[in-house]
Amino acid sequence: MNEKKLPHDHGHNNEEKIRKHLPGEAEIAGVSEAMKQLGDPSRLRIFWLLCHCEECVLNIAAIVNMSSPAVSHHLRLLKSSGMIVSRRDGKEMYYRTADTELAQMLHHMIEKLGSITCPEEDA
Amino acid sequence: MNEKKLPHDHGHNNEEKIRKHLPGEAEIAGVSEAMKQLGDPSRLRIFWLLCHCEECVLNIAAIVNMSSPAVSHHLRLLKSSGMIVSRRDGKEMYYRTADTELAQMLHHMIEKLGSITCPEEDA
DNA sequence: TCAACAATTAAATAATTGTTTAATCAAAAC
DNA sequence: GTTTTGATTAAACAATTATTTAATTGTTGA
Repeated sequence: MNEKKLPHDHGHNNEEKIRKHLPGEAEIAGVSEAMKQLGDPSRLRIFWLLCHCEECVLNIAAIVNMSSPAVSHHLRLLKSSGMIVSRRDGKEMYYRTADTELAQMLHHMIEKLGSITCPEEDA
Repeated sequence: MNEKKLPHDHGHNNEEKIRKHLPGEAEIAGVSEAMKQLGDPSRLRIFWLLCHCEECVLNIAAIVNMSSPAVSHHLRLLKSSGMIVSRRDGKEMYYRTADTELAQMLHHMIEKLGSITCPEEDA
């Protein structure tokens, strides 16, 4: 990250290890972007829901108990992060998770995290 | 989430599926909390770093190119989320990732997400 | 074409949160 | 004990972001 030496030199030279393992800006940005999306409870609930079924906006709003503009806002963010996709059928827009490695991985991760942070739930 | 019927009834009855799979408040809160921590690029970079070495605050600050108060702030958040632990040695406070299932899982997840969102990096 | 419904967008507000600067706390060296 | 160094805390500020309300777009059916 920085070419200069570190302020402190504690025996074990971590510097090489650090340089090797530290990810670049793009990698940091990509990962934190994905995380940020699911860091919002409303968005996480919506994404989790869409992992298990395809639904229209009004139904999603009813299920998560939010206004449709608010839901629409979150859907837009999730979509531009490539986590969900949409399809129009008549007046309704149906949303579901994207069929990508990213979305699948996030889903799997969420389920696992859920059972770790909340072991009492059936999981 | 809501006991009432959904506004729209599209053939496939998702309602049962939904009720079964939808996580409770506690589960949502736990997962989104963990995600939110790593949704901030600075915090992600620090956590990632601490997955590979134990370091003191000044060195962390130098590596990620931030002020020590800012780093300290993020360390406090990561610590109270149970992702990292600290140890004092003389004047220095050393931080490293916690030896828990949560921390290990997040580390693994980050590495994998990194290679998905940023395939060109060696990974 | 007009009315009704679903969804999105815009503007405004409220709330959260990351960073800075200055001050304080803790431990070691002199 | 005083000074120096590392780390944390507090207050202030800046910036981002989620939600609400109102207006608008798109699609269907009368």
